[in-house]
Amino acid sequence: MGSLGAPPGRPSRPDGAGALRAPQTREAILPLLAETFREHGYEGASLSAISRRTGLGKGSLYHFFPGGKEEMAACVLTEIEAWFEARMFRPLREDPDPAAALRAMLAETDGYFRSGRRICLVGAFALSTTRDAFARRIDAYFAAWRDAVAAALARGGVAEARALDLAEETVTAIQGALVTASALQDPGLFGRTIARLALRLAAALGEGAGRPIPTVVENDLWFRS
Amino acid sequence: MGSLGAPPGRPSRPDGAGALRAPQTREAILPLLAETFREHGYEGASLSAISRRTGLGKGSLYHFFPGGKEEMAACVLTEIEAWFEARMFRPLREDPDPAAALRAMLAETDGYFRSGRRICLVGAFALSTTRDAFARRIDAYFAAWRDAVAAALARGGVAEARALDLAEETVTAIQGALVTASALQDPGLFGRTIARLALRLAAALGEGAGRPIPTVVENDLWFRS
DNA sequence: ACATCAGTTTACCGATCGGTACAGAAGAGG
DNA sequence: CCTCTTCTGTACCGATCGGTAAACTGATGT
Repeated sequence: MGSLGAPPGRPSRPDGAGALRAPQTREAILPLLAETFREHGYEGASLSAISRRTGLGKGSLYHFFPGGKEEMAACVLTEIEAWFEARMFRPLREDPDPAAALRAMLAETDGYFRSGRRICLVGAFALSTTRDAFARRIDAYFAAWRDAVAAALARGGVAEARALDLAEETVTAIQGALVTASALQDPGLFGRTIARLALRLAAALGEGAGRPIPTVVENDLWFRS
Repeated sequence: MGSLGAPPGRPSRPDGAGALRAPQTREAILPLLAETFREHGYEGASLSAISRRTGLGKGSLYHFFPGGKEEMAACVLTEIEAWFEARMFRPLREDPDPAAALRAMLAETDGYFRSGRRICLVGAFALSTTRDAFARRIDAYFAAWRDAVAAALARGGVAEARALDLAEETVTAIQGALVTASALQDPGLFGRTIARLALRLAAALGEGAGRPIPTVVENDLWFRS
């Protein structure tokens, strides 16, 4: 039973449902941190709020994240970047079927942001003073997203310039939908935006490949299939 | 002059050129407040930051805004609402030339947000916990914007449902552009988004009225004319 | 049994938060 | 001149901020 190679921290107790709250590992804490930052923003997420959410005292928090709040936020960003890279950006760049990758991207987006009930942490950071602290990573996140979409479109036969333009519009629309969905508390808005994008992406791909442009009706849920 | 110890009251009485910073009225302070909230968010805009920006001590601030920070933010929101109502929403609803009103709206938007270098305070509030405190006003702001655009489109001959959909897309795209422009620090992004919207709105109006849909090139700056 | 060390608890730090109290200065009117 | 109102500087409040220090707990390998 190694404290050597094994995962750092506590493998904890494998026995019955014993560990309801006690043993936490850095990785297990991250989602709770992310949710706290999402709800309160970086500056608004006080250590006491984080402590409450994670069930960990300050001492424990600083044990896992010696760098304090900034390291917590940085780790959360790293996790988010990894998630998007693995689940969306890489498929967009590499999936042999670009159209399918774009559909999957929209579906993943809808799921990740809980149809607009959840917020984009990176986007929220971009609008606040927190931006300065994480400028490069915020920039990279959006650029990677846009470029991945553009790459998929290009591989799908869309002209380079048109692909980049449409990719920019796609990422922009998603972010806008997150803002307006939160503002209006409209549960349908995000889905409508995704549907619009699905239609538009399909149309671009259709044009590029000489296929007919599908109608609105039959493509309303194009991105889900 | 000055008394013993420390100059109580107002040390800054340079001379006749008058009070360069002294005479403030509520109305004159509002833009400075707005800018402070824009930069730091509601929670991040500390009284000391506000004091620095406005040149007013706490005493003065609480003299003008007995309700404290919340009243300051509320007044800023009122001013913003009034600005948008007068400059954008009303023309959209009433201008005899809906197409011109839509063009003007896009141009005003580009100007107000400084081509994306400025942030939408209401949108930023919507993404933060501040939302709860101003939920109704945030909701009303976006709903009014969307409905005004829809009204203009409808008066321009666009079918009701299509008008509402396009209006929603328009407001969403603008908000998204503000997020991504801030994130990417891309000075061209906001303008491209506005241009895309101009093209799309013109196309919708053109279809509705049976006019030909203008091409991209000749409409790139359609909204400015 | 013992030392070790990951993890936790608790108390505490200086700084700053939003907000209050109030005395004093400036300006207007008599 | 005096007074009244309007505005402003300052000291201060309790609460909370992010962060630190160190004693403690408890399972582990030897």
